[in-house]
Amino acid sequence: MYWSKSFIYTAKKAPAEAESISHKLMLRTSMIKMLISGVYSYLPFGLRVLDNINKIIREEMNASGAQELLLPALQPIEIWQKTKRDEQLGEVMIRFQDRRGRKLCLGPTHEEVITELVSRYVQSYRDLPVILYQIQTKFRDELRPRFGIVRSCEFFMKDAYSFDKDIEGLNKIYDRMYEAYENIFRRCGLNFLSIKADPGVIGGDISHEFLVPAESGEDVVYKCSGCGHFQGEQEAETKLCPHCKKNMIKVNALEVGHVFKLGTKYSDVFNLKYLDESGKENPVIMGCYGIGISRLIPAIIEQNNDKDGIIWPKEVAPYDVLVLPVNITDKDIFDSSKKVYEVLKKKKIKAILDDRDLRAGIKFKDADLLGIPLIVTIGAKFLKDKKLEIKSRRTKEVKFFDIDQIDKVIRDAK
RNA sequence: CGGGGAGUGGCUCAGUUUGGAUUAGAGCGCAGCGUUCGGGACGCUGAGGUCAUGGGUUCAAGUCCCAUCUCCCCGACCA
Repeated sequence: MYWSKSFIYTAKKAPAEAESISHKLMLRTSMIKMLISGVYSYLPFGLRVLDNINKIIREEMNASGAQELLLPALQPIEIWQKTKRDEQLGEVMIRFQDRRGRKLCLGPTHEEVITELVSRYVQSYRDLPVILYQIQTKFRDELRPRFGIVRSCEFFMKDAYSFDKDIEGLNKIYDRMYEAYENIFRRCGLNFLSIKADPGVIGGDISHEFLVPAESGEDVVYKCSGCGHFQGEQEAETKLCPHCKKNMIKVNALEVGHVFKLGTKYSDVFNLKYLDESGKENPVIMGCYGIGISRLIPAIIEQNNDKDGIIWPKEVAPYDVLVLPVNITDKDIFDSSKKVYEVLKKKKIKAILDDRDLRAGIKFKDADLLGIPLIVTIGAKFLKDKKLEIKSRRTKEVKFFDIDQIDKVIRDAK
């Protein structure tokens, strides 16, 4: 991508509406734009990050044996009345009638729809276990949307649902999902913790929350003032770190994932049963597993930034490399930059070329703001000794390489 | 929904207290020209505004009054 042709706009200042660091940086880099309170457009730069996160999620979910499907966002109220969650969710659910007078809502979550769906197919123990997931838009009429896409009324979620014969089966899947979640959050470059949580309106016996310590978080966790170890509220009774015995201090955290052991709450309502080997009828045991994908983006930014801007973790970075010609009016410099860009492109490395006719200082500032992990500066030095000058956004280290070493540099980059 | 704050070019804001001659301004950004060009240069020129909306008071309203809408923060709520 040539920057001059892209829909990337940078701003020195964030609009006054933004309070949190992540929100400010997302606005300053044209990742998102508010339409109304709690409703945002994802612009190309932001969408690239979202796509990368989705890719990680799909890889880990598929590896864990889950299959992707896509459920409707438009749902009839009746299925919600069956589980009584119609009342529980109340005003959170966005409801309306269509021209035939059908009572509909925009799905705030999908336990009802998936259970109803699966009940149409699963009949035998031979069909189990099965894990299905989707990446979809959820709609919730939040009382107070805040911090950009941290809490919004329309957001992306990955929700998975597991179906198995018995509790042992559920426990196995639950552990597997838990593991998949750890992989996902680790690959997203997050420092996270998980704690036992209240299942709330979703239901079930046991649930775990995945929390990302971040300034704009709405939950509270404890952090060791010595070694930095994190703990949930429930575990931090002693107020002393289990490792180094220093004091634990309160810090904010963002909930980015939640896994639930549902049991038969939904299968009972939708008559989701199977016949076992002996021909006996049993209820299907369910679990559900959510990741707040939209929220993951601000969570990542909250943990990966400095005074100059974002520092994308490698796997979620919208581009791997930013090629920065110091002066495009110098034909040699610009031509070399284009050549470098073409080589990167051939190697399938995601690169953006800052071909804007601007002073170098502005380009360096913008490069830091965007947070692309590697910045290749092309100037007089390159013309002289033909070595790529590669700066790590995170470590600020500058090193020189031959262009055919670029694959390795990117692989080794942090 | 309770409490607080704010709406003036794309962005940040001044002007509102005490209504009038400021012809609605500045900086940034944007467009053009020129000098610059390895960490947010500079000069000149230019475009861009129903002062959130609707009523009202007045000879006169960005400024005063009433209503409404929108946004932000705190609280309550929250998978």
